[in-house]
Amino acid sequence: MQTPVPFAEDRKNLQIQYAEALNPSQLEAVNFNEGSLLVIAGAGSGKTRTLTYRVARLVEEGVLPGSILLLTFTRKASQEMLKRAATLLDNRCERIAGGTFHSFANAMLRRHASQTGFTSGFTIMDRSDAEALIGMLRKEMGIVSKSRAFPRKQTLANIFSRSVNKALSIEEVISYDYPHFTSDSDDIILLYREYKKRKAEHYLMDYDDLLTYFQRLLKDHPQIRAKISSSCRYIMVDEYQDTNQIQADIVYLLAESHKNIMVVGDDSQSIYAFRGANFRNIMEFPEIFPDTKVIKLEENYRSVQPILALTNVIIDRAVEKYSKNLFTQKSGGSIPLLVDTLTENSQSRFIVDKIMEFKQQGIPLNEMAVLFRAGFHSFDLEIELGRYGISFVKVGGFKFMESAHIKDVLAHLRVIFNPYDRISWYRILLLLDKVGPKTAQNIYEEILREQSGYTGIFAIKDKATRAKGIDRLKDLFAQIDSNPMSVAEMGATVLNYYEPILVDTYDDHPKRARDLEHLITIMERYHQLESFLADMALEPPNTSIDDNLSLDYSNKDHLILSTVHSAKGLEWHTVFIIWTLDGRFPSIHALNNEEDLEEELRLMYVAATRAKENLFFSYPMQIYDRSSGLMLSRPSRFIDRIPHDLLERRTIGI
DNA sequence: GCCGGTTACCTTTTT
DNA sequence: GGTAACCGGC
Repeated sequence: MQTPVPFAEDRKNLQIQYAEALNPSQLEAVNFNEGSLLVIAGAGSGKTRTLTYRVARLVEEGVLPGSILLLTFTRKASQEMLKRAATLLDNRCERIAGGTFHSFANAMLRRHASQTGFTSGFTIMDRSDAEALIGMLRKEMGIVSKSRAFPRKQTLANIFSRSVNKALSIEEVISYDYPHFTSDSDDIILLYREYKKRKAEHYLMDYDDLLTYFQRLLKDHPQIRAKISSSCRYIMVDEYQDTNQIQADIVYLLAESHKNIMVVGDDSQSIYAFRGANFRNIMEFPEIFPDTKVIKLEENYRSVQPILALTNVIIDRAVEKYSKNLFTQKSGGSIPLLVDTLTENSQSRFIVDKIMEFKQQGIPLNEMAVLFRAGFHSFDLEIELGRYGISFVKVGGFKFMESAHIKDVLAHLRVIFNPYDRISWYRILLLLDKVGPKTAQNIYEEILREQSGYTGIFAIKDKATRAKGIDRLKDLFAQIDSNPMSVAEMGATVLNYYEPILVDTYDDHPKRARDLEHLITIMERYHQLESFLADMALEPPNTSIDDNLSLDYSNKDHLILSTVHSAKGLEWHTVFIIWTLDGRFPSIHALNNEEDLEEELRLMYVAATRAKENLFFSYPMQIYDRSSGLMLSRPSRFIDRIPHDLLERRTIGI
């Protein structure tokens, strides 16, 4: 029997004035009590506000914070919402369970470890770890020599992940998306089996495993499912249009018993199909949960009228969409501008000029953003910004965590937690002089034979290798083994060991050394190695390597450079979208595929709807694309041939 | 047999 | 700037 929730009978006693802060649709969603609810929230329609107020209201009316689960796309998003809810009400709101599907799955899998077969804990592999393992196995299996055109490890990782996230067999993925590898199918399947086997043997999970093992845990263990389900009496899922089949299934398994489930999303902003997201999940939600109430949020509070008029035209070109009628009461604002520039560098200079101009008008740098389709599109601009001393933070693209020196240091910590982590051992050992794959393998096997965790390395005899560095490595682990240390102290010890290697390997070691110092300060926040390692894989700092990694960069006045994907959910006074050139945005890879093109269009829509007051598009007019041999010279088809009263055009001829 | 340096080629988006 | 194949030296 479930305890009835004490919803307030007399709403006058509530602390927060909901009706004054919300419009009627928002209020209806916020006041929704039990059952299933679908909120279709157009861009800028106050989606976050609605979720935040609903959280606060549930808590205010007596729902236990611990029984609310808020699943979001990034952990930052959920923290932000819970912080705002706490400001509205009180700090009870901070005790709400929140995070991404992956982090929630991670927490549950560790809590119920004995049922998962990963009794002694597991290490989470990020994408490049997964690729490293695949590459290792491919070499071991001797597949390389058979066929010259065998897919590279990156491609293999893509094929495997696609198969999991789209619930297709490897053969199906190959025939749909990689037909040119059909002749290698058998080897690829063999490799995939081996990959799965090795992950289990070495206590490793990739991102997809977190979801699939969690799904299996819920399916195969009804008691655990009931337990988890009853502790999440109120489930809210944000960005539901970007969930894939497994995630939708997890939601179903969690909510099926009580059906208190609210999902929020916008089919027009679905931009993760490449990793299996299916915006049909959101449309089919009312069929999965009958009696679902549907609420549409259609008033846009973000953009001025001319911007909204243009973005409505952009999304109107989508073939498959569900009608929404976005309107705004924000008047004024100027018509968005499309600028053709001659070269990439003149585009960069146009952006720099405009930014300086706006800055002089008093718009702070962090109210402006430059958005692009792919991480490398901003390289030239970054140089130009540096030249004019404009400070910026880049989000998306290459990550801090993916840089070699960071991964090197983490590998040393990972084997302490999980001595079966073969990828990390190899990484550590290959850093030593005179150690290659073969020697690394021998040493790794000897360590495991000892059955004594990472201290197995003490048993390595000198004759096993000509490497002198092995003694220093033993010494490092001896230090860690003999002294109880905090996470940060361990990090500092590893760093001390690693420094000579760093200096020897990289000519830009001073910069990398600063990154590592920053890593230590991050470690100071953790009491357990396990949670530090899990967070580094699940929620790595999202800024790129080159940036100043000061923790509070969001408080400082920096221009934001971001991929469109990483800009989701955010907004700025002034937005520049660069490289709106057909072949760049939409990407040249999408031009031959109807569905891919649709996603690119939605991506352009997401980018343009980030702007509050000013919106600019720009592209260089003549670019030779080496990979295709094509000359790109047309503006993006998504913003071409739009009447001048909606989109002005200008040419800059420098 | 194994390691490490050299060269040609590609490079979307992310948990 | 990263990957994979190739080659020379120990």
